[in-house]
Amino acid sequence: MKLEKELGLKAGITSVAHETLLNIYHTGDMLKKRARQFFLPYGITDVQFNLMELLCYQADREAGLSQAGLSRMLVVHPSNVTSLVDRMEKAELVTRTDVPGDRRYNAVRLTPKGREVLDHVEDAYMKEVDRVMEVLSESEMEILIGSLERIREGLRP
Amino acid sequence: MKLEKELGLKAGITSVAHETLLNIYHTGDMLKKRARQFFLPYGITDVQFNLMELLCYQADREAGLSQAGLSRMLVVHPSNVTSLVDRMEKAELVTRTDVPGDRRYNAVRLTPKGREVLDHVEDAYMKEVDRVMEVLSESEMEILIGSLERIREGLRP
DNA sequence: GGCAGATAGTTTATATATCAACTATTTATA
DNA sequence: TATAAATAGTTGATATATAAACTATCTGCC
Repeated sequence: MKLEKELGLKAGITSVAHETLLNIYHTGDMLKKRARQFFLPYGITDVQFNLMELLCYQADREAGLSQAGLSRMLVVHPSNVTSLVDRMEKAELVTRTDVPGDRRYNAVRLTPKGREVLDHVEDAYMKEVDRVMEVLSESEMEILIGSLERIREGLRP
Repeated sequence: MKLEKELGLKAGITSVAHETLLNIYHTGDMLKKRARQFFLPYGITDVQFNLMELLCYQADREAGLSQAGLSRMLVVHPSNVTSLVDRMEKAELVTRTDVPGDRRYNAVRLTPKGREVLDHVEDAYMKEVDRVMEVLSESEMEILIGSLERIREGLRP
């Protein structure tokens, strides 16, 4: 459905460029809302899931990841990671540990409980992703990805 | 550039469906961050700009829009509109007025200052949108929009 | 006419996000 | 080696977002 109709706008969006931008933004927003709902019964948020995925697949299990590293991979401000890890530490999903040899760092690591939650939710999440995306063929997805990559290329500072 | 490389991930994203989803979400996020930066010097946020656009083009100038209407068109929770309009009222960008005949409603309207800010920023914004999107041809944009519409169709409750 | 349910808006609690300003530590370099 | 610059993390102010619980008002219907 056209975005205008979906949002109940009486006047149209005037340029295709603007319509494209609003479509990307709004679809991302809808996907985020759906993800939020999806993770709710598991007691975590979509953002917390993303952080746990990084700890699971982007870190040596021993070493964990620094908050600075998480900040770069999540593309959020470092101070956001501080409060996010605070909440997740309180929920016993992750721990902060001193790193020997560099006293500036924290190593953030999954707790056994964090790993358990991740194991429990991950398969269902991937199935849900497949269900949401099955409206597109593989080649349509690749074209979509290509267009979005080019847009981001043009956004780089 | 591939998302994995852009985010500095060492391990790949395993499915095309997930890669597509993450591309949409991340690109929307980048566009939002860019919009935020763009509006900063004008003393408004991207969200406040969107609300003012609705007041300008989706309302009779006299009647304004209800907060419930804004909530639906911005696709945000009504309580979010309460605090948003609070801040914008404080910044003298909009006013709340009683609607004769239905005491439940507020009519939210642009102030002269709000209209002035909008006039001042709108052309520059539309030019910026064109610049960001000029990496795609018109037909590529239409294909992109079509794919995103189909994804949202599948997301509907 | 009166009441059930829909609609509009607010309040409070919580999560996510930015930025500026700060401390602490490590690295680079003059 | 002393110090400047870079890096890591935190704190506090502010904006955006949701949800639940609440008040107020209006509409539909018996």
